[in-house]
Amino acid sequence: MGKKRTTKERLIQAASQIFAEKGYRDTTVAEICEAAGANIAAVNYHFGDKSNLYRQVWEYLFALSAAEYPLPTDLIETDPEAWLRQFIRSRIEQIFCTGTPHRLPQLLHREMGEPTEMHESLFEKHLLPTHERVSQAIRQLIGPGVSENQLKLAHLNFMSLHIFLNVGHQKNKTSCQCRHRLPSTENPAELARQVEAFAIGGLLATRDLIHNTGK
Amino acid sequence: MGKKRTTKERLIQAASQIFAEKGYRDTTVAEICEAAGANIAAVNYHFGDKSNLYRQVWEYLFALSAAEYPLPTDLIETDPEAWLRQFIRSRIEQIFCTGTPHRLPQLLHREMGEPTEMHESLFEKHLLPTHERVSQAIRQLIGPGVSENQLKLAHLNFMSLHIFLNVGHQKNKTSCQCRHRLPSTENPAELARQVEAFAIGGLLATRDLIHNTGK
DNA sequence: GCGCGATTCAAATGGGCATTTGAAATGTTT
DNA sequence: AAACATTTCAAATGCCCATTTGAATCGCGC
Repeated sequence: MGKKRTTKERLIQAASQIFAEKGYRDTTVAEICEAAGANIAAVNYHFGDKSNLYRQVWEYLFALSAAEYPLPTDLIETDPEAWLRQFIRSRIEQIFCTGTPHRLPQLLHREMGEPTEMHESLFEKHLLPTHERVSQAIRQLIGPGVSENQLKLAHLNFMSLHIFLNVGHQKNKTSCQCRHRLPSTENPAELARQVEAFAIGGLLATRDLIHNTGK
Repeated sequence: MGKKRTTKERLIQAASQIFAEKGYRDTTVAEICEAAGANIAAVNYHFGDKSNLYRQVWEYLFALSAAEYPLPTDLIETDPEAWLRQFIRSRIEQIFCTGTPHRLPQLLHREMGEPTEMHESLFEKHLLPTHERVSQAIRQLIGPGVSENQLKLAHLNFMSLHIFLNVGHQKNKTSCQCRHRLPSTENPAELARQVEAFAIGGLLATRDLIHNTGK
């Protein structure tokens, strides 16, 4: 029999949904408590304050998502292109999935827009390892002879594709009729293929530019 | 001799700086008034309310920027690649310029993160025309035979590159040590060349994918 | 220099929201 | 079942900020 969820658990789960949907600042403590069926004082009792609850939500969503969408297994060394392709596919899959894990990209989307005070520490703790490995794969693909700055820029360009896809997708969901919306999301796999092509094509063109210029 | 600026002008100018630096929600009316050397009630007297001042700031920055960074002249039809390259270069130049016009990308960056209520109408009024022309150029380059959805996605991918570059650049300036920062901005022109290469390379790879798949 | 509309000013007003408080309810130990 | 700790509760409290107000001041035609 399912042990019924404690107030603390209900708070985290309600909060993860609402924070992801509306961002840190737009969600009120009252709202979370109501969604969790708890009293207004519950957040402060169980978590001290709102920002601490937010941190716990990150923990919760990251654990969830690391389990469902682990990084590609290591063919970084042997075939960086394949690794990067798989990385993108996995990200896009998560963005468009319907279960709880899709809340993580949602939350990241919010956090990107209006970084909270905890931003840096959260980033360092949860995102840095992935960041390093993507960097490594890109260097494998377009190096050697690429400078640190060129690598950083290529990395930024590469990441911007799926991050922005996420932005567009979130905009779709909030029904806001604004720029950078996505087309109706027919088939995520097909969409992923196109983004993959753009990303790899871009990286290879970058490599060519660097090598020809260098000569 | 310079006629001295009216309170209204001082408000708009102070506001354009502060809104661009901190975003709509994080800037207080009091702050703007102080920077403009005006009384706390000045904003409401001259503009009715904060949101209206914000709208005027958009007008102001768009007019400024349209004068300094007009869209490339029309070789869209004849050479879309060259047009797109020039478009990117011009954007990047504006992002890294030091005069007042760089506040526009800054403001757009903020607006993207936390859209205000006016977002859609502002977008429609100021950004839509450019949007249409970029779309047209991309279609020239990778069409024909590209579906509406494929075009939208390619457009999104294309735009994401310099928009995200802007994000990274803004992060640099706010001294926040977080992800997606740019390397120290040595030479914007060189940087622009690399982004150009990535963008065009990505679009061409997209074209190839679509054509081969279609066959 | 008088009168009057336009502007500026300092001091309220009021709403939204996180957090506190102290009392009530519930659970646990012996 | 008495004593104690944990958890819930409704009602404050206090802060921040946009906006209002009504009185003072300015600018200018006459």
